[in-house]
Amino acid sequence: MVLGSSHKIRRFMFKPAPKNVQFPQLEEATLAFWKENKIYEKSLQQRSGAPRFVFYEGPPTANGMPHPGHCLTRAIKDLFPRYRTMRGYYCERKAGWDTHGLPVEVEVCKEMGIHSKEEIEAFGIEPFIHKCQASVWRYMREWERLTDRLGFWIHLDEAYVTYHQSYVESVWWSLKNFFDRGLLYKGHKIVWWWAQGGTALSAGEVGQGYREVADPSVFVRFPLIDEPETSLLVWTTTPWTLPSNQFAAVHPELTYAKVLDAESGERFLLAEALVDSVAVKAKREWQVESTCKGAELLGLRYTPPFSYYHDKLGNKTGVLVAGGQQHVAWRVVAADFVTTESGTGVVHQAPAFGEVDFDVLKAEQSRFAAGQGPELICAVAPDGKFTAEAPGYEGRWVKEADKDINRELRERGVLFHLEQYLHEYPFCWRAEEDPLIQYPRESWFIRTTQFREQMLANNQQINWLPAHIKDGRFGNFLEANVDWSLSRERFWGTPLPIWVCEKTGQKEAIANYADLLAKPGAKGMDVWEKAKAEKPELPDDLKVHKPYIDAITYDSPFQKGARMRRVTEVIDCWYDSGAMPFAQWGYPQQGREEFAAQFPADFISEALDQTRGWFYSQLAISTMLFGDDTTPRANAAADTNTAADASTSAEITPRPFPHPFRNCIVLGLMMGEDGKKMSKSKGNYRQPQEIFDVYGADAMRWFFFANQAPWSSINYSEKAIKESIPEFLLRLWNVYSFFVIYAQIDGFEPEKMLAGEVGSLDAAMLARAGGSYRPVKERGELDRWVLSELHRTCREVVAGMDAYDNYAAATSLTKFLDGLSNWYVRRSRDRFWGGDKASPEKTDAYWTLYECLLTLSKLIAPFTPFLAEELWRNLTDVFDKRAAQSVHLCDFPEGDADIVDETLSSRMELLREITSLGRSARMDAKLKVRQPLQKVEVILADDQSQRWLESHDALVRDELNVKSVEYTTEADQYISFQVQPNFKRLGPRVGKLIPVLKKTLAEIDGGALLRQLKSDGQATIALGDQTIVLDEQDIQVRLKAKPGWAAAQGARCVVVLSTELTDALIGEGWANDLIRFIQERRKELDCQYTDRIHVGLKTDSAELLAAVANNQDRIQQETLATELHAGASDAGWSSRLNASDSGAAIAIGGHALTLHVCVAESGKE
RNA sequence: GGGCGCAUAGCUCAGUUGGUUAGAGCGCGUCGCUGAUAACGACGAGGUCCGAAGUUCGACUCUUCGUGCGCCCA
Repeated sequence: MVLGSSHKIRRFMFKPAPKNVQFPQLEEATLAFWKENKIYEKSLQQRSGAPRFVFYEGPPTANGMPHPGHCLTRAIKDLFPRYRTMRGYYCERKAGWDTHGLPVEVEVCKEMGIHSKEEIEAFGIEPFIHKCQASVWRYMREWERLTDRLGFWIHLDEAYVTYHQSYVESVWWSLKNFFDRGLLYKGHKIVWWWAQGGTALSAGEVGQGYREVADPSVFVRFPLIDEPETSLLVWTTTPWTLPSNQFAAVHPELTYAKVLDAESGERFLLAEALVDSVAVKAKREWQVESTCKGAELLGLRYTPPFSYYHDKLGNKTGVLVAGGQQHVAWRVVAADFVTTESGTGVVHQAPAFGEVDFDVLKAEQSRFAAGQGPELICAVAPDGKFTAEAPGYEGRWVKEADKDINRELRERGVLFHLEQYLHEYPFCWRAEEDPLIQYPRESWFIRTTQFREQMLANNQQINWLPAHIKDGRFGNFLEANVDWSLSRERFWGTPLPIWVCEKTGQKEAIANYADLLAKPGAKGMDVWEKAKAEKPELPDDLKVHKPYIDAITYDSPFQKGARMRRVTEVIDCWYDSGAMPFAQWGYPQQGREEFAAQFPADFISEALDQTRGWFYSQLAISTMLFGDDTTPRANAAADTNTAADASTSAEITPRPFPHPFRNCIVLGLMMGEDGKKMSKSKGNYRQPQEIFDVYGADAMRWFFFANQAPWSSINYSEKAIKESIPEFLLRLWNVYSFFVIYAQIDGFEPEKMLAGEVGSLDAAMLARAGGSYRPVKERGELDRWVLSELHRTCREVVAGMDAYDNYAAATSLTKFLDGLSNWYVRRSRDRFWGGDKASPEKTDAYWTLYECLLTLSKLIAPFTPFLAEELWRNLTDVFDKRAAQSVHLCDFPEGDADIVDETLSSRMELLREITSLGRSARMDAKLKVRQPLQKVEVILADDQSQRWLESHDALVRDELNVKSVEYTTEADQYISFQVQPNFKRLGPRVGKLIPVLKKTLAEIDGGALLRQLKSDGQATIALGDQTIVLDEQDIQVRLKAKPGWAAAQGARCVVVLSTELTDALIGEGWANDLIRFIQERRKELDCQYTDRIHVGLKTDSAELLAAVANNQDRIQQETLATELHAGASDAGWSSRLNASDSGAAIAIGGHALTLHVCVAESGKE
């Protein structure tokens, strides 16, 4: 092909694509474009009134720097709303910030260099919460910048904030509702307690402080009341809990033994499995006298090691719910957690000092009529010292008293055995020497257990992705639901809105600040007013926080002259975030319309660690508040202490499940480069901003969306982000760039063939074009093929995205881009390059590629919004203002099923397979593609597509550089047929005979069997003493190339090369080599595409000279050589070629030659 | 200790209701192309599908038991 003068570039219509595209810069420009033109706002306006797609933002806390894990969450949260907006939904995106909680307090404490609650109180709660409020926003700028740069479209300036008064009041309203329905109660909770510091520690803090220590391991006698010479043998590592003993627990299913101690004559009861090991430990001779199940021991009464409580209460009995009476404590009870892994299988229960022990107590309490059961006993004060209830040890620090307790027990003959025991035990992370103890604290609870069934029912209606969350992690969590421990003895949080009568202890809940101020005799507001006067910059929202809210008291409605004071606690900040479905609007005080329109959410997403966090808090609150309109509401059993108030129920209408969210993508956790948890100190990740600067946000987004299902845990990999550029973004950019280059050359001007508004330029709009536009059905096969693939891709992407499967959608996009770039563009190059500008082949190619690129820019818009925008704007710039201003204002392409041609698709796949096999065969035979071959033969497994393939053999000839292509199905010389049973069909039919059948089929003449099947429709095979009748569907045939041929086999065909080379073919190959060398020289000489050259070559090889002579025209044409001199000497022409060029010594086909190239004339036209 | 996941090529990951040649991308190797050109393409090598037992005519896929890793709850 020669560059003709007609291909001059006249002017730019499409903006030329920069060669060294820098995505980060393009993205910055796109961000500016969005901002300047308010594209996000327009995308919403455009859909106003449309059906809603409701999205909830799970509020991040801006109290730490964002890291790549947050990028994933925010990217996913952007993807689906963007997609749905393009699909025609109205999707509001309100940002939110989680601002309360211990992490904030800890951050402030760190800054101030203090630790304990006492230190905070000494510093002053008021200045402390001022600091907390200020600290919340420490990294907000970073978060906002990240959000913006990542392309996460969300309304940051209308964000909900959990400490704002309106938000707090929504939370109060919901809590008042629960309180009035009797769902809020005060109870005990066993916590890990730092006695010296007087505070409970969170699970995370406790986890940090474990270390190995030696504690006493004691075996103690609990003599049975009715059989004093027989004792339960009980084991504990915390002797200091023995004074508070209430029960002994056994597992009802385990076998227990009564043993006789030979030495002392006394008897012990313990788990049979542990008899030997305990006897050895204590160096005793034991004889098992009898055994029984643990269940048979239940109810046996014993004398506890200490009489402090037993003296008073040992004989107390209570009325059982099931009828009858029982002693309230100091008897054997059943517990499933008892094991025989250590100890004796009889477990000492001190409910004050262990969570499971406490559960046992609660279970026991529930067996008795109200007020009749056991009360919690606790001989230890919050400072970790024994109280007056244990007179022998009063004032002693419990851990320190262990030794003396052991001594006393030994002296009294209660101790059976004592040893040291090494185990992991938690210490305070702030004071390393202080061991933690489990200790009961009063806490407010929400009766979530009462809603367990409803929560499970609600959960069943939620579409969890991945699905196993529903009945797995989340479902199990709900099954094991315990009442929500709501209160926190801290400072920076939503205050628990309960006021208590100082005289009667009766309580009531307050729904909002105005109601509080309206209470009779309300006073204390001056504390806030004074603070505000002194510091006018204080946000008004602080007035609903500690300490100001605590100052407000009012007259008790329960007793004249008494005052109502707020309880001291704040609430768990998970409750704040769980309340966001209504609290984000300040509902019900404000935002009733918004709430009505935006509940429940269609889509939320957070990482797996939120299962028990935000996912649960939302579901629990929503289930309790809005229930299910198909099941009766739970009875509001009002507490005797409660002044019930029905007013809060007015705003509540039961809703059908699921709510408050329908679909939830649970993202996998992101690990650092080293597979470990990402942490700043380990430095196993880079700041997101750096990634954006180097690779761009699209690269990161594509890495997230296209590399794995979102729920599989991701090993964050900068390399993988980098690689997503050439794999997808750059590849698309190159196709686009190719299009632009040629569209300029040929003056493809779609804007002149389409009048009026063109909007999203979808397929239907393009079809309205005049001029060179031809309907798809009239275009060539390759065009129809790629459009078929395009429309199929649209349908796949839509199906994937509708199912929240971004990975499948992205995979589909990648596959299409590969076909577009590596087959359509490659096979269409000739059309783009050559020929008549107005020829339909050429204009079809433009219209086709144009549609592909336009559609692709829309398809990728939710995934890589920046690149999509760049493509769209450049492709539609020619329409001036007639096309959509932004790709994000377009309708998402759904694909036209009529354009999808499965037959063509399958045939093209076969064609591509044939060329691939041909290349593979050439490779094996070491025949490079530049060497022309006479012929290939293609043997097809079936002849269905043969005629179609035959009509495309020009393509195969071109791809494989052969003179002719022949198709056949009968080619026994080249191939053999391998016949296998169709396992899926025959498996159920012949069962165990399958292996025999497989062997038989492998051994018979496959060709003959096939012919018989084809002619008779069936064949009979003998298997031992049975015969089976097979039809064509019952077998699967594989072609196998026979050895000795240059052949390659695939699933549907075998390609055989003719390897015979004639002199003419060899000569042609040499000419191809020569052309390549000359082209390389052109490049070295820095030739313009259109420069003409002179070529001289000198060789002693007569064969080579003959080959050059035979192919001279072609060589000259391809290399734009106006002269070509070849000979055994350079006489007559060397001087005319550049004298300074001594020529390049090269070899072709083993023949040495010297090549001279010089520029004859510049190609300027 | 319990629950839930994960384990497939050197790396990152797919793998449809169990069906007999387990895929992709990157990386690597070989080659090609040289008018998308600081690009691009083709071909190839590379796997006891974590281990063991079981169910089945047949297991990467189902069951059980292990091992390792992660998260959550104790």
